[in-house]
Amino acid sequence: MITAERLREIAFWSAELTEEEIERTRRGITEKAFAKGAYICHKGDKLDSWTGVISGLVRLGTVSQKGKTVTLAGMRSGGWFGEGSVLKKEPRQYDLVALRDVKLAMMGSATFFWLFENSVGFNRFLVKQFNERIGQFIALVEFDRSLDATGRVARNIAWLCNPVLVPKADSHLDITQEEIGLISGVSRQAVNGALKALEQKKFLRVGHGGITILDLEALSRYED
DNA sequence: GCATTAACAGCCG
DNA sequence: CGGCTGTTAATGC
Repeated sequence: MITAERLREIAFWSAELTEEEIERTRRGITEKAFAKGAYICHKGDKLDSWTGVISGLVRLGTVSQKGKTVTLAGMRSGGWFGEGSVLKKEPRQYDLVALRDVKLAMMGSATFFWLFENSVGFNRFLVKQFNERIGQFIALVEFDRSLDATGRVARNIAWLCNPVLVPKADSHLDITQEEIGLISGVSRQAVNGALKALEQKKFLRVGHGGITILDLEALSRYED
């Protein structure tokens, strides 16, 4: 259980809830920590919680039959995910790995369903989030085959900073080039080259152990 | 050939 | 000093 104060800090969508809903919600959330490299859950596990990233970085991915690692998305602090699996009451389709030390907020499915049945504000948020994700998946299908390494890096960085999914997103991202590689499905060296190209175009600035987004719009539209 | 992996020296914090 | 970055050399597709 967490305080109402804490809920405000870690869950931006709680701004859309009534006092009663906030009270109910804070009682249904617990915090949990995972060390760098730890699996939060494996594909096929039943993880019965809607999950928010409080701090750190999570990789959402899977392993193909041939043993190759496939990354579907990265989640940074402020992002909430897993509503699909909770709603459908089905096992997770992906592995969840902590790319660095991570703190998560876990909302039990009973609370999630109560909000789903009773809260107008919560549903408004859910629809917005689903809508945003659909847009991203359409873009993924449309462009993935044709994008080079720079394009994939640009898209994945933009995805991490999506203002609808992570409203508080600061323009500075604490992330190493290796982590960008893990999330984008590109080697660290290729990330290095991609970042330089993107910096040249003034879309972002490269720093030590982090980057600063200068033009999120351009990154999300980058095509080649 | 190209891109990814491996290895390593330099650098920032 | 430890972790991150930027090269270069080796290796695999």
